[in-house]
Amino acid sequence: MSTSWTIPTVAIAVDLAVLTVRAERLHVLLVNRGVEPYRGRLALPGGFLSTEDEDIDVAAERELAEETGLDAAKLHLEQLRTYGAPTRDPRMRVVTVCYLAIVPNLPLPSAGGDADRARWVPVDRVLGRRGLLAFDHGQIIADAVDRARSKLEYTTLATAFCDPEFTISELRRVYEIVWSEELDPRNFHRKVTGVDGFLVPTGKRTSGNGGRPAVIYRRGPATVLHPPILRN
Amino acid sequence: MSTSWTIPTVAIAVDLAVLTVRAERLHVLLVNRGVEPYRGRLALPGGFLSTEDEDIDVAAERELAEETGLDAAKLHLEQLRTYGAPTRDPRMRVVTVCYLAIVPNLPLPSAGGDADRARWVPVDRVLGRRGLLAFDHGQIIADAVDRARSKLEYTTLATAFCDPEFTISELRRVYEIVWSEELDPRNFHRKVTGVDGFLVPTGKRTSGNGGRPAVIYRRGPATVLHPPILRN
DNA sequence: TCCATTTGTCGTCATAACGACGAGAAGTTA
DNA sequence: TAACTTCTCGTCGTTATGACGACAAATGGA
Repeated sequence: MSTSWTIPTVAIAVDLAVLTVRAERLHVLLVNRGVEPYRGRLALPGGFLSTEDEDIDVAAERELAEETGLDAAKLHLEQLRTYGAPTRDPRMRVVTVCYLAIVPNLPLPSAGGDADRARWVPVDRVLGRRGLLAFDHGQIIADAVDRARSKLEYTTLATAFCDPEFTISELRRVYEIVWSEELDPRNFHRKVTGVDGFLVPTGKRTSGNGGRPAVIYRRGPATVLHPPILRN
Repeated sequence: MSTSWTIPTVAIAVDLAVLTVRAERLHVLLVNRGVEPYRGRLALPGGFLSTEDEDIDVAAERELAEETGLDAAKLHLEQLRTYGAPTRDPRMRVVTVCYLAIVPNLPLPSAGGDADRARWVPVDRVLGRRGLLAFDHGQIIADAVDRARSKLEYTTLATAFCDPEFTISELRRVYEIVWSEELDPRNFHRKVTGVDGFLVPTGKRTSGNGGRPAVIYRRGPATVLHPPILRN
């Protein structure tokens, strides 16, 4: 290597795959791109580091707040993986560190900023469709959904899709919708109540939904499921 | 945001956590740093992108070959995660994309290049010890070991620690060493032979090891374990 | 040669987890 | 009040699991 070689630097972006369950379907949060490249297409919320010194986790939280109005402290946020194909952005070399966020079915606080452009799109409407999404965001969403599906098996991630207080039925609907698979309510009830620290009863019950009132639970301290709840 | 803002660029590094089982212990491949910062400490093999256009997966394979002489086509290599704390490198802002590699107990082809500095170090000798490793490489190794441990449960990753042909006992030793947990040989035998596509018998048997000869297997086409082999 | 030792493989048994399903509890709606 | 919905508990047969016995098939020493 010659003495004139210098360390190459590239632009770092942070992209967010924010998932939620609403209207009986799994949705991902997307924005309409207002600028080239891929102007007019749907894209994941995200952006470049604001300064050279910004932590990437902090950048993810900042983009989440700027583009969606969501507060990272109140939801599940984890790094998904990094995408660095040299041609993924036609303008320049961009390496993007992607994050997976899971949120309950909140009304999007669409106040100000770029947040107005953000909207929920059913995952099955964007997967396997070319020409709809910008960059390699279709692949990123597929990876995010895979990660979420598999983490439902071994972790308590499903509660991140729920409000702070929820019933076992609501939790079961999360599993059913994310997995696209029907689960027996009775067996599911037995399983989740059998895992130590998964669910904590609040003492309250639902009312007014028709049918027998359900016990209302809160998330417990457990993060992993022993035994796991496996798919078929 | 003012009009004078420009997209910040940072240096991208690629680091490798290469794991193997040898001498009844889990080892990680480390190099002695010859330059500041952290001169003289142990570090993961890795380096910066060679050019602004280099794919990060390609960079990982290149560093693997340069620093260890190993061929990426012949081993398991997957992205682990990306570390981007602004102060992790005192020289400048460096974001490092880390990879996890799993190799059988090969003699390191120490021919030429920087490879001579690479050597195997038992994982339990570096974890939980401050001042031994450069940068945040202790954390990275811990994450890599965690990933490997958990993937043994749900995937056929354990075969990546083995030679192309291996016995069930050798496979079991991989599980026991990586998990630091003894497994019943008979139950383990039943489990792994019960998973479709995990092991393919070669028709050959061992000899000369004392004790009854073992059937020799090859990896099968399966990549996930159904049902999983869970830890306690 | 014979026997102890080592290692691999198959089988047994009690327990735990699981899928399928019955049935009653406790509400709402017609 | 009757019909319906939803939640919860329980049963039953099947399967997976952990603990362990027993034998097979090699080696090595007396």
